[in-house]
This record gives sequence, C-alpha cells and structure tokens, in this order.
Amino acid sequence: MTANPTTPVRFSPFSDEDSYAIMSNKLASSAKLCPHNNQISCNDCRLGSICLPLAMHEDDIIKLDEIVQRGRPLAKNAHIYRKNDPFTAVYAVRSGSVKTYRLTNDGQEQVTGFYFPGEIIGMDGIGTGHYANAAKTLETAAICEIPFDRLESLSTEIPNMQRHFFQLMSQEITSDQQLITLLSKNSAEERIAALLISISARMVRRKLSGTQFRLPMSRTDIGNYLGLTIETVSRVFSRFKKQNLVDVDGKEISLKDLEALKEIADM
Amino acid sequence: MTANPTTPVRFSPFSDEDSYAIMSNKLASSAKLCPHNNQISCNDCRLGSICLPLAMHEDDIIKLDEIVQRGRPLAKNAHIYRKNDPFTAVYAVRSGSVKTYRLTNDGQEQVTGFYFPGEIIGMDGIGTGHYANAAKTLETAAICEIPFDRLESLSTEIPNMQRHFFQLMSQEITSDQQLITLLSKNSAEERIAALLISISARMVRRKLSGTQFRLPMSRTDIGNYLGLTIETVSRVFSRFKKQNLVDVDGKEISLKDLEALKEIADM
DNA sequence: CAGCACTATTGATCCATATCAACGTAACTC
DNA sequence: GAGTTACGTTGATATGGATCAATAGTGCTG
Repeated sequence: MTANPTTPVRFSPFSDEDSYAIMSNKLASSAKLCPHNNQISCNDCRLGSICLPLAMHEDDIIKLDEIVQRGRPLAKNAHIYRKNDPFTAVYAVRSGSVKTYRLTNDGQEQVTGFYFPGEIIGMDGIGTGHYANAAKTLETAAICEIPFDRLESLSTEIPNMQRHFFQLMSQEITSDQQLITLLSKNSAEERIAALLISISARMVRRKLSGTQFRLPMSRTDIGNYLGLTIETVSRVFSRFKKQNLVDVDGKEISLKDLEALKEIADM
Repeated sequence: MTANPTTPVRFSPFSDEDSYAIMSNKLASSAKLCPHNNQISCNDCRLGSICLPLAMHEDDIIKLDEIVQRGRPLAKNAHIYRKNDPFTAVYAVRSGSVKTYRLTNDGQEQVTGFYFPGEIIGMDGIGTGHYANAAKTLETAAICEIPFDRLESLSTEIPNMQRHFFQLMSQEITSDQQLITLLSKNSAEERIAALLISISARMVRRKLSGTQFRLPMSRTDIGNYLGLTIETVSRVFSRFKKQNLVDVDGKEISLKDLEALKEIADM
C-alpha cells in the first residue's frame, strides 16, 4: 500500500497507459550485490522475510538468486502481464504497488487484489498455462520476475521451496475466500473498514506506519474491489471522517481510531 | 452435484449432525482391486480423468495408490474436517457431494464451495497448517484421503505430481475469483444462472446429464454461497420456472433452456 | 401415519446502496 | 499557468434484494 516513502511516486517518465513496461536491470540502491550477477541478493533484500518466510539455507538462497530476474522498474499503469498471456513466471513486488483484475465477458474490470512490496502475484496462471488475471502497477514500481519452469525444478531439489510455494498459493486461496465472505455478508462500511485494516496490517509488516499512509489506488479501484460504487466509497470515507475514525485528504489517509475500525470490520 | 445415480442417497444410517464421520474402508463396488491394499486403484477409478488429469506413468500411479486412503463412506452432514483442525491431508470426493464453508468472526457460516466427485478439497490448509474452512457432506458420500506429507515427498519424486497440485490450487484460486466477480457485479438472477450452468458443466464432465439433475444442497446453502437470502433464491427459481427456463421440483431440477441460462449468466 | 421440525414458497414492506446529476478539485498538456 | 480531462464529493431519487410475516410442503421420528 501507499507510496513507498523512499521513492517519489509522482514521477511517471514513460507514456505508460496500456503498454507493457519498459524494464531495466539497474537499481539505484547501494545494497550488497550478489557475486554471480551483480544484483541485490534475495538474502539482502529487506523484504526477504515477507517474500520468503521460510528459513532457507544460504546455498538454497543462492540457487534462488540465480533464477530471479530483479528490479524491473515500471511506470505507473504499466502491465506486468495481461489476461491470457502465456504463463511463464510469478512476480514479487519489490517497491510500489500493483492491482490484479479479471475481465468479465462483457469487458468490465473486476479488481481481485492489491499487492504491496514482498507480495507475490501471478499464481493464478499455473492451472491453465495462461494468466487468468491481468496485473498493472498502481504507481511506479519495481518487480522481481521468477521464471516458473526454473522455480518448478528448483522446487523438486529444495523441498522447502516447494512447500513455500504451496503455502503462498494456499494463502492466496484463503485471502480470496475472505473477500468472498466480505462481499457476501458485509455492508459498505464494514467492507471499507476491513480494507483499511488489511492495508494497515501490511504496512506494519513492512515496518512502516500502520496509521498514516497513502492509498495508491483510486476510489474507483477500491469500489470495484469491494463491489461498491465510487459514490458509496466516497460517502463512507466522509462518514468515517465525520465520526473521527479517519482523516482523509485525497489518497493520504490517517487511521485515527484503529480499534473502532477493527470493531466495524469485525476482525 | 446431485445424487450419484448409482448410489442411493436417501440412506442415512448414522446419527450424523455435527459429528465426525464414521469411516470404513469397505466399498460395495466390484471394480478391480489394487494388489497391494485390496482397494480400487486410482488407475481404475472412473473419476481418474477428473481427479488426475495428468498423463501419469503406471508406476507413478502405483506410488500414489500407496498413499491414498480410499473410500471413507460418510453419512449426510458429516464433517470431513473442521476449521482449525490441523492440516494433514487433502481429500478427493469419490461419490456424493460436499460443501466447504468458513465461519465469520460472529459465528455465521459462509459457504465457499460445492464439490462433486473427482474434485479435491482441503488445499486451503497448506498455508497455515490448519484448515481455514470446514468441509461437510451434503449427502452420503465417499471420500479419498491423501495425506499431505506423503504427497509432498511424492511430489519431489514425481515432477508431474508437483505440477498437478500446483494446477489444482491455481484452479481453486481462479474459481474463487470467479465467485468474487459474481458477487461483486451480478444480480440475483445472474448468480443463480451461473451456478446452474457451472453445476451442469460439472455433471457433463462426469458423463451425466447436464440438463436433469438433483441439487444436493439446500436453498439456504445456495443463498449463502451466492450472497442472497433464501427468499430471493426461491423467487428466482419461481421466475425461471415461469419463463420456462427450468423445471424445479424441490431439489430436482431440469434445465429447459440452457442457452438462455448461459445468456443470463453471461458465460 | 400422526406429529413435529425443518425447508421452501409467496406476499407486503423497507432500506442500503445504486443511479442520476451537479459541482468541485487535482493533475497533466501544451 | 490556462485549458482540459480525469477523479472525487455531495445531494436527490430509484430500486433490487433484505426483512418480516404467513402459509405450505417435505421428510424424519416414534
């Protein structure tokens, strides 16, 4: 969620809308580089603990490093993959944020998720060999590409790696099911409170403020994700503001009463 | 979906509500038995092509046979696993049908899926080591248990097996996302048409009639799954009946205009 | 097979959110 | 920095499905 505080977000150098992202392997960071490819090692990436929650052996991480394509810096609104693109890789968000969405048969968009640094996207493509969703950056973002065929063979070598991917996919299933429940049972206020709480928790996991952040997605995207119209989203934000639960100024948001929001979200 | 036509469904021998299922390894079937354990081999199971869509080598199937616990015949409303039970296995539905459901924090049920013969349940437990859902039979059912630790080690031996499980999980993700879209964007009529079409397609896959079947779940379960009240479900069925799209008599249903239903479901 | 409990249907009313509309505000373009 | 376009807010009204209520089936139990 939110603008990565270390990177300016307003910067949007490419004509980006509806185009695939321009990539570059150069990173501005000064972190230690992996000897074999002069890139930041997964070992040194400060997101490692989110992206790779497993205790992995040093030499297993080196093997992983060998297959990860790092640091594609993408402009805002750049596609990482599109629906029906052949499935070749899963992707880790390194900085910035991403939305995934499905297209309905009549061409409407359904946002299926928002993804922040350390989170993995693209696993929906494994089943059919083609991505079922599209993924698009919500702001300037850097993405690590993990080619799936090599990941698969690595998984047979390193049982921990296989287990880790089973876990990631299973987490995706349970988070989708949480959204199903939210859409099926909860009011507009409950849905929005739940989204705010979820984003807040993910900020905390990244050692950022859980109460002050920038929402990288538009009201339209929020409404779309939560099955609400943009007007309803706007009204709920206004109501929360009036009740002193939050402070909203455009995309900047401050959660002023986390407990009350958790109460509303029923979490 | 529906009563498996080869098995009487009305039979409900156990006091079953809210209890774990009584199991037995005896099967009434006369199919060929696997030499090592006197059970029907996965190879001979007529559901094989659904449950195991991969071309597997003969000896790989034998390895799989060795770990699968077959044929637990369960009474109606028996739990296969409950939310928070330690995750030990995934399960294949062999006959009958199953619903999975989550419990919301305030104790309400949210049905997350209906499962028919050849379909796999329980994969949501991998991530945390505990099932995130509960699974309960909708009618008398037989279930194959596949212990996950042994499946995992088998997957490192047999790359096809690993891939197959990645695929199964990814299919679960995309079907959950389809439900998200349905709940977020579609009207009551569209949701119900979509469910009927989905069940119909799964009947056809099992070489049964796609237009005449028995809905094994209650109206309450349908409504819960689709985010609707039981009254709305009932009214939509009545409307469809009046428009001659379906014939409904309790749980028996006949789809009289599949094309029109597909049109409504937008599929 | 009578009785009871659960499940489904149908009708009347209500309400949360969609829809329609107008206006305000931010941000990108030249 | 004026003009344009997209994005966001707020108000008025409409509506699909929820809720409340009454009745009718269906099937398990003794």
